[in-house]
Amino acid sequence: MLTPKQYKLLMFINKTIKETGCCPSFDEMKEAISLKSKSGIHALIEALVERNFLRKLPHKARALEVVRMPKLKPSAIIEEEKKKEEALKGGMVEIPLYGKIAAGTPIEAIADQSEQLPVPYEMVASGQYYALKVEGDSMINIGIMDGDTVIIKKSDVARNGDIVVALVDDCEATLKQIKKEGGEVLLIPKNDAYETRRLDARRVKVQGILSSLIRTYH
Amino acid sequence: MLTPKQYKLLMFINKTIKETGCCPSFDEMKEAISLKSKSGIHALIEALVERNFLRKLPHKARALEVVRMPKLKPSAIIEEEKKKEEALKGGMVEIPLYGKIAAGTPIEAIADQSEQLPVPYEMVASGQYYALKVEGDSMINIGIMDGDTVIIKKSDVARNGDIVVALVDDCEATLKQIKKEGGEVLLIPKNDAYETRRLDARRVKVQGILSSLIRTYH
DNA sequence: CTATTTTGTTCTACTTTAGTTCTTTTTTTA
DNA sequence: TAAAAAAAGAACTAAAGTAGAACAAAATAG
Repeated sequence: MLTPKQYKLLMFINKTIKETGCCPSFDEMKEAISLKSKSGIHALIEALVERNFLRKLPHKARALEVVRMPKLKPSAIIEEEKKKEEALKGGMVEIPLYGKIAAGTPIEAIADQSEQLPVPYEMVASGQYYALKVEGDSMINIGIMDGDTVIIKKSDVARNGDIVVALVDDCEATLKQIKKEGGEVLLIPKNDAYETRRLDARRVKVQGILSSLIRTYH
Repeated sequence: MLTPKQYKLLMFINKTIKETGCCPSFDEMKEAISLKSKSGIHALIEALVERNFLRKLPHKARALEVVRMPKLKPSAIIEEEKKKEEALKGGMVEIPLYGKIAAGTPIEAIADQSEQLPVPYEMVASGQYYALKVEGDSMINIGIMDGDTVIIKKSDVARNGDIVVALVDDCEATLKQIKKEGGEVLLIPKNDAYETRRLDARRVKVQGILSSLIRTYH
């Protein structure tokens, strides 16, 4: 297995030869892999020659040839690439869009049709998330409108006052504010036209907590 | 592999033979790669023969043969990498976050402190966009709450009924529904506690139309 | 076939660029 | 915190590039 530096150098040499037709000089290589001295390049090349990744014409300048490329990346390189990917995404992640909430269907039943919805990373800092389309107006007093997309953090517990996706009797999923009172659970709509439901705690399962909301006009 | 000069010369020889059918002379070569003496050409050709890119019939004039060419992966690599980057972004774009709306300050005045806000590509399909933090409750009836982030499409015109960022007297920017009535403009809040403002059209400039909304809980 | 031109080879001298080999310093790792 | 590995730095050697000239071998014209 190659060291990260060896791997990086080999990739650079290969790329340069393929792209320009010329072999890079030691100075160009040292720039490419962020070294300040050529002697390090010398050592790396000796190692690559010894391991039969490179061949060189002795006593010639710019006379390297790539014999073969490694099939495995050093794990340090993989880590680094992952970080780069993160940076490239600009803090965006994709979460599954499950379907509609406040209809009579449990969420799991529609989970398979999942589209992906890209959202800013800050919205989903940690934990598992999914998205739902809101149907109905039972929460308009706190600005959750029919047609909005809500992003839900998966969780089976909630604190009093949280807005949660609640599954009632394993068949009906709704978005409501939750409050526990003894062995009972209150599901509180945020619209004066609707009434709070008071249910036995065993009938209600929390499926997630409201994390953020996205709305598109027209 | 090759030095830059060797590569240049090899390319020239190959091109000349392909185009004219006969091998260039040393003097032609020295012109082609900007040398003033043939001796350099001689050395370069010796090197190319040694590296098995050229063959020459000894004691013959214009008797070079190209054995092989370094195979370049042209900018195809670069294209590919660009595409990968696009794919990685997963359809996300960044738009500037200008500041707060519904305070007394024109948007331009705070435009320089722009953070970037990543948003799903679908939200900002075409046109120029910026984001604003909503301050105040004048639009809560249509679900725009204090603290929400609204994404605004830049535009200086709006249709009746659009929710717009309106700049009044060049000093006060607000988010309101707009309606035109003759030479006057109505700025309609969506909260019964606020009153519609009726202003001379010349005092109001549209700075953008509400495109989408993002809200984060806790 | 010979004279002339074109072309290629060789040499010297010099400058620049490149590669090697050390020693010293810094960083890692156990 | 001591040993080992990696990196930096300097000094040195070698190769590449540049130029000019002298010369020898092909090609070609007459």
